[in-house]
Amino acid sequence: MVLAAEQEYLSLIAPELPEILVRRYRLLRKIYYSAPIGRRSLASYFKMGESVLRKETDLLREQGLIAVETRGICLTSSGESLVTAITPYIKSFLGLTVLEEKLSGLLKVKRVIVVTGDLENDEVVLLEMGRAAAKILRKCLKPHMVLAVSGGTSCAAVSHMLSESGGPSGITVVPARGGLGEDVDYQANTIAARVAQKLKANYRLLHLPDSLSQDALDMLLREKKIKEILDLINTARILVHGIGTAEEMARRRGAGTEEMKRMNEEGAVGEVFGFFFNTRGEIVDSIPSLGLYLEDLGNRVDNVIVVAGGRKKAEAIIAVVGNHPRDLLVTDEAAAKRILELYGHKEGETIYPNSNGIKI
Amino acid sequence: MVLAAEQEYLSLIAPELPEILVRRYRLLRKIYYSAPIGRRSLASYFKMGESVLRKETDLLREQGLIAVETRGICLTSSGESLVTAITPYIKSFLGLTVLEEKLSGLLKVKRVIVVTGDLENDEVVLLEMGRAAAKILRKCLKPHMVLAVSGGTSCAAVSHMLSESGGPSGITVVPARGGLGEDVDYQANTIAARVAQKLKANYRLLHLPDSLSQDALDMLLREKKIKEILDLINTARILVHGIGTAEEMARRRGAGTEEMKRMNEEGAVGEVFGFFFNTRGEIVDSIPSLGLYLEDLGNRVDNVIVVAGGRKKAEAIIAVVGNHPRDLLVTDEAAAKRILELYGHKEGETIYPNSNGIKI
DNA sequence: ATCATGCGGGTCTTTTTTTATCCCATTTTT
DNA sequence: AAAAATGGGATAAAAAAAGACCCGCATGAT
Repeated sequence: MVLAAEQEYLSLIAPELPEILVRRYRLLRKIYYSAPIGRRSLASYFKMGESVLRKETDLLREQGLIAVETRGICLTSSGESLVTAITPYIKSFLGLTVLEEKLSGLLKVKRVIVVTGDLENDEVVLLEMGRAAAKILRKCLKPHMVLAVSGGTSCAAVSHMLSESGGPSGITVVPARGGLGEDVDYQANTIAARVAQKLKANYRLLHLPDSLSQDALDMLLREKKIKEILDLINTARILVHGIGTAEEMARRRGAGTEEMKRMNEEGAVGEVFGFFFNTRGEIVDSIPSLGLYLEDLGNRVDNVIVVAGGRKKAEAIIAVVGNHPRDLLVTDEAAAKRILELYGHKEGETIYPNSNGIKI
Repeated sequence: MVLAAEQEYLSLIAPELPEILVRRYRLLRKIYYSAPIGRRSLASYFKMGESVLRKETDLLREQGLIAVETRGICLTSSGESLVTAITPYIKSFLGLTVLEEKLSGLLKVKRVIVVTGDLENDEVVLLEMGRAAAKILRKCLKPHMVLAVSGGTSCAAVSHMLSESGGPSGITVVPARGGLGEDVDYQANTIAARVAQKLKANYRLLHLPDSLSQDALDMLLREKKIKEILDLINTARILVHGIGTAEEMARRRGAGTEEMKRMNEEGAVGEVFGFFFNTRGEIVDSIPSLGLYLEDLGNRVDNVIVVAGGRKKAEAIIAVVGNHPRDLLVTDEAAAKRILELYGHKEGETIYPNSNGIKI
């Protein structure tokens, strides 16, 4: 890792460096995840002119980092090793390493991983977060553990980025919540199944709809199958979950004005598998179906891995993570900086000023 | 110090970085030595357009590294600390650190210091070499030592860059050669006196002309004063000397065709206080005057510090340094690379390819 | 004290580079 | 076989850079 002093020297004498570095890094990272990809797609992805991008790709090709073929642009082997090798350096250069430490202290999370970029304008950031979380998740796994995974795009990213190399024996993957009326790709069940497949593990599914009347719920809970899986979920030792924002929640529960109003009154800003948190981290509401069973799931398990990024999620992250013992938070640069901002910190000496708002 | 791997990564992903870095560094260094200096002077010094330079200075001013005032451009305090702090980093970045080690092995010198740049197109390099040598020289000094210094621009630079902070007590500075028909600033006597002044030490001068008939010499040697100082020179424990090239020698001794021819036949390529060396390091000729007295001076003293730079001097350096035990060689990038070339080495992985031939 | 020199900084014109589109032949994918 | 997407190339418009000025002012020599 480079010393902090040297970064400052470099940025002083070559202030254009951070921008160049971030631009090229994002480009390589996108190619890494989307290869083979054409110049036009890249240009529109990064919202930059075709010729500007072409100049970049020409340069990277001359450097032997990418290969442009008729099917599209791919990383060469040296480009691939560069992009992985340079990641920690870029993080350190952008001050993300110190940012991680700061957040770890502020949020009282054992470890924070901050990924370069902004999830909201670079989809690849989500995958990168997923990869980071997947890497840590693998380390936490021990034989015969039960692993609970939540729904949402973040957890889906984790499942996608898990390598298909199997895992310890006897692992069982369960969803940490029932089905919501969403895209099947982001449902907890689907994600649990995919994680299990990647880990070559067993899995059980929870076939419960989102909104359910109390009567119907009571009836379903008498079903042995359902009871069984709920009990299994409660024995989970590892929990991976994303975080929903107030905005999402409102949209999902049907944008009923009444509902919105209640939400506002309650001060709910974040949601985790059916529980709604206010900024102080208190549960102010819940989807009734599973409340009884899963309420303190987050407190019972050994390892809680939280994956959430994007500036909008900063408040929700503080609400959920900042007030409960969590082991790992994987987030992105945009959310991390916003969280720091919300905690009233100014972006100071150690955080590189230019790294914010750089456009590729 | 930055790791070699990181330099390679940076150069791969941002190949324009080395050029920027070197350009700005040279600019700052020049200002450091020549402040206050105007834009026009700087532009003509670096042989670049005025507007190009203006953009650079504008940038450096925005970075707070320089202050442009009506009397000229100066370094700010942060610019000053940057330029000293960044020097080892630049060296490492340009591969000069590994170059030093290579040369140390090849030339069998205990330590080699390679200064960024080319003495032949950047006068500041000479000063920088002088500063490096002066720094080491100070460390070598112990009380009551005799220090012998040679003539030439390089030794003059050392004398100028010595700080005026005094030195150990009882030091005596003597010239390692007589007067040559040169500019007084570069004569050994002048330099010895200046070094003594900086060190607040004593000094003795040797008033012997360059070319002297044997008879005249014999007579002078009978002079007690002369004998005394020659004996003193022979008790020197530290020797600082530059190196003359074949070209210089010929010019100085009068470009007589006969002389030139003899030189060529002898294969003399380097000269040190009156002794001429061929590429194998053998003495092939000498200025008669002092031959008897000083022949093996270089072998008798404790520390020999050699200061010589510029591509043209590479051969002479190899001749003089490569075949005799020396403690320290201070040279520049151009000479160092040329020496490596002459030794038949290709510029390989570790030496940064672009660092050669960069123009500011 | 006065003068001449050289400074920074601004301005203007010319030249070069960059940018933004478009088109085409080819390959890949559907 | 058809459709979509690819890299490469060409061209015109736009922007930026470069170069060559001039001006008021401070400094240092006279």
